[in-house]
Amino acid sequence: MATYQADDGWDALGDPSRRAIVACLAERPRAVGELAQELPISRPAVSQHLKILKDAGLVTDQAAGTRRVYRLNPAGVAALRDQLETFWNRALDSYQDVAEQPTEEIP
Amino acid sequence: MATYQADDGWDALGDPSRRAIVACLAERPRAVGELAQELPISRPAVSQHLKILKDAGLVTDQAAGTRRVYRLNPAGVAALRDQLETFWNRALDSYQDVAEQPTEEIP
DNA sequence: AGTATCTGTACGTCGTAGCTTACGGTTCGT
DNA sequence: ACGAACCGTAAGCTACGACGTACAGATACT
Repeated sequence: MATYQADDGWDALGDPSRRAIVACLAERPRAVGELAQELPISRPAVSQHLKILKDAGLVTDQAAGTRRVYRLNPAGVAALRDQLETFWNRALDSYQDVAEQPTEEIP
Repeated sequence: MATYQADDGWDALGDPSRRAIVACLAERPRAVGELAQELPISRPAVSQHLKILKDAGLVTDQAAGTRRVYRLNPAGVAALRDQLETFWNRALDSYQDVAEQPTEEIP
C-alpha cells in the first residue's frame, strides 16, 4: 500500500551536485576530470557522485585510455519519467471531484 | 551553462518519507493525521514534510473544519516530468554518435 | 463556556550524507 | 623502465536534515 518501492533513482537526484552532473552529461558525455573542472567540488567528490548515479542506473561509464567517459543513460531517466506519469494520472482522478464538499469557510 | 536552476522540487522528492507521502496523496487526498497513521513517522514529522512539499509546489492544502486536507498538485508533478523529458531528449543526441571512438580495450 | 480534536511550530538530539585530503592502482608516453 | 596523467577508494571531519517531544492556536461540539 503505497510503499513506493524506491529505485533510489530519486535519492540520486536528491542532491544538487548530482543534478548538476546529470545536466552536464545531458549535453555531452564527459570524463571525470572534465566534470570536476566545471563544478565547484573536487574530483574525488565527483567520482563518488558518479558511483551513486551509476548504481541508480542513471549514467553509464566507458573506459577510454587512462580516462573514463561517463554518459547519461536514457533508460534510467525514462524510468523516473514513467513514475511521474503514474502520479500525474492518479492525481487527475483525485481532481475530477473538485468541490465535492461545499466549502463554507466564511461564516 | 548547465546550472540546472533547481526548483527544489527534486530536493523535496529526495526524501523517502516525502515520496511515500506523495504516493499516498496520488491515490486520494488525505488529512495530516491520516497520512501519519499510514506512515512509520510521527504526525509532526508529516506536517514538516508537507510544508516542504507545499513550498515545492507538489501539493496543495485546503482547510476542512478542524482538519486540513492535502492533495497532489498535478502542475508541480508535470514540471518535473518536463525536465526529465528535456534530459531524455538531450541524451538521445549524445547517443546518436555511438562508437564514435573505436574501443580497443583488450590488447 | 468548557472540552475535545486536529493541526502547526519551536527546540534539542542524533544519524548520515557530502566534502576534502591522502594514498594506491592503471594506462599512456618517452 | 621511469615518469606523468587520470581515476577510484579509505579515512576523517563538518554540517545539515529528519525525527520526537512539548507547547500553542484554531475549530467543532455539548
